[in-house]
Amino acid sequence: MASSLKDVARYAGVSIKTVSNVVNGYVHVSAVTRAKVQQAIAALNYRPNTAARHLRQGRSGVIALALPELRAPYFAELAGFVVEAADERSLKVLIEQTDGARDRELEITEGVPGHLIDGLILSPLALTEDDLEQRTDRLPMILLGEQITDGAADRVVVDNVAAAEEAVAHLVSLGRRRIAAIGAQDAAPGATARLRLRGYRQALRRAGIAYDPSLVIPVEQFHRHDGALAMQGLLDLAQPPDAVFCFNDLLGLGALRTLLSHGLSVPGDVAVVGFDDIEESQYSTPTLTTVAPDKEEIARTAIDLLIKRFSGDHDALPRSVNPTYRLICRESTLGG
Amino acid sequence: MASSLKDVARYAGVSIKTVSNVVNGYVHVSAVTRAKVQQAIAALNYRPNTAARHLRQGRSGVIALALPELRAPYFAELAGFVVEAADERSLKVLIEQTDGARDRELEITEGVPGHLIDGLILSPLALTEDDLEQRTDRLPMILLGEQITDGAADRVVVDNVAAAEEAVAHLVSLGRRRIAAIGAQDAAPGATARLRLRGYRQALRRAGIAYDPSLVIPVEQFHRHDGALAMQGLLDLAQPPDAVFCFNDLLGLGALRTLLSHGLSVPGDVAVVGFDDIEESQYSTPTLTTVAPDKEEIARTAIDLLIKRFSGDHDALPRSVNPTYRLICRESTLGG
DNA sequence: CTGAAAGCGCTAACAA
DNA sequence: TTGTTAGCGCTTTCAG
Repeated sequence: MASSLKDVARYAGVSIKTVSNVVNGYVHVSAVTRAKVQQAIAALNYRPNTAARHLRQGRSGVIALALPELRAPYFAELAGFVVEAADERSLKVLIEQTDGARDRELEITEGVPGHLIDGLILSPLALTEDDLEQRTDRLPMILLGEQITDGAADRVVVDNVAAAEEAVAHLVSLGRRRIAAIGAQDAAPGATARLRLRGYRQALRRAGIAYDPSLVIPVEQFHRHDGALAMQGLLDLAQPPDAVFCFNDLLGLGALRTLLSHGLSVPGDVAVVGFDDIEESQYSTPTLTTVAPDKEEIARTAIDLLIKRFSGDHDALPRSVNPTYRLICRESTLGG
Repeated sequence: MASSLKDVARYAGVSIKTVSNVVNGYVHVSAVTRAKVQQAIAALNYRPNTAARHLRQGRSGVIALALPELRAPYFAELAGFVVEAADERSLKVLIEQTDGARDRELEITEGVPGHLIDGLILSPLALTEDDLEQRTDRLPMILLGEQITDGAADRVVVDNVAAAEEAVAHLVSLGRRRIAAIGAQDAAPGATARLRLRGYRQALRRAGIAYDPSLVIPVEQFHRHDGALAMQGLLDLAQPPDAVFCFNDLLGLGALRTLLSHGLSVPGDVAVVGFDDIEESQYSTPTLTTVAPDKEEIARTAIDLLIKRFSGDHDALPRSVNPTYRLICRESTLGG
């Protein structure tokens, strides 16, 4: 059995309160007493019981991070940063995977973990704005990545329209005119896809290039496989594109694979741009030009917003933060 | 303020115990009472308080998974499976990153989270067998990946020697004779590297190929960068190798990049084998031959062993389980 | 500066 | 089948 405050108190010959004071770094404790208590703590290998503390103060020091899937590199990298940022604030992170399924996401926003956690960082895929407004749970929540409107909760999300536009403008500046887009999704989910598509169209319009719907390829998921498949479809076109903007790096990497296996040159025949800047994109052949959101900033911002929520301004208006991003130009557009 | 058992009891006009019985699915409750209680629960949006339950029963339903870093794809994929397996057993998973630093690992084995978790799954990099024997904490722990000997705790680990030998034997069977190894590590950590090296040497011996130390390249970390660098070194040799066995896929992918950027053909000039079977290896150009441990089995086994530990046989002898693995041959050795 | 005692929400003996 | 009660380990008034 683990030792409790009481045990330490008895061992040190002081009261429970005194031990508690020492443990919690309360200042008004005489040096002698403090030393005595600390020695007792060491002797008994005492460790404060989180459960009791949690029960008493209503704070667990644990937050949840809910994301589609850890095996997607973008989310894995982001999760790594979130855990790191949380650690700096003495918070522990519990991971939930939603698979982007709406019912899983709903369940989680409804506070499943039952008072286990102090707050939630959610990266939703399928949740609608309505779902969020229905929400009864008072658990502080930060949304990563956007729905169309904002309103129901704090959000941290890059400006997808602007970022996508910048990526496509880069292709235009390279002289490309027949620019495809891989990653469209029109189902209720896929807000991200819709915004990146909007950025794509905006860039074309600015460049005076006509919008050609046959160059916009929808996908099931944002995985390599879907990217490879979509690229295949584009190559089968009577007039294949000379550039592709992929809505994430995984799609881009899949597209790359299809292009190379057809003996085409990248960027010679087709230039490719991705989105996310996962580590792999620095090492692919060719390396992948991509929009790089500052993941560390996203993680830190999310944690800080969350902490603010459960330390006081529970009722402040929802905030929305746009983390910085930059276009990183690599071989898949510039050549090597 | 969230509602408690007491609130529900009052609302339903029954005692606390009855509500508790309903909540916990106790059978001997009359249908009428049950209905009444359930309605009250719904009306008050009651959710059992995890902290109180935890305090009372000494079980939190939360386990920790401690691994070097989430951004390494192998660990991300593994973590995904662990979270999934835990979910099936109604356990939540809290993630800790160690960066492979010994003091972080030690800290974690010493039960930092303070009674917060029911058990620990640790993938150590730097911890020594001695460290583990010193361990005072009684928290159930499962080790992922091995140290040299076994003894201090349950382990789930592929047979690295046999797997490495099989990988190298595959290269030999392809007619390669000058086979390099990337990933050696001689510091106290790096048990995995040592075992894979042993398998490599065993395969050479069996094939009657002399061991050439200049073909064994040490690395700092198991990252793409280190693999690329190591491969560079090998190409600078008077007699470069005609095959490379990389101790993980990331090293292999890095090596691939160096080879291709030098205009060499894989596997024409140099064949490459990795270890881990991360998703990326199915999509690289060329795709990567690799040893594929069954990650799902590893995760499930770890969870099950852990559950056994904290449900009864706390004191059974340490078990060691070897999950299955298989060599997946792809373009980097067979060509495509 | 230190002690005594109440109570967070729940479960598990025990009683009825 | 249902109710009563003690107590898990801690923090937090309130006294001293």
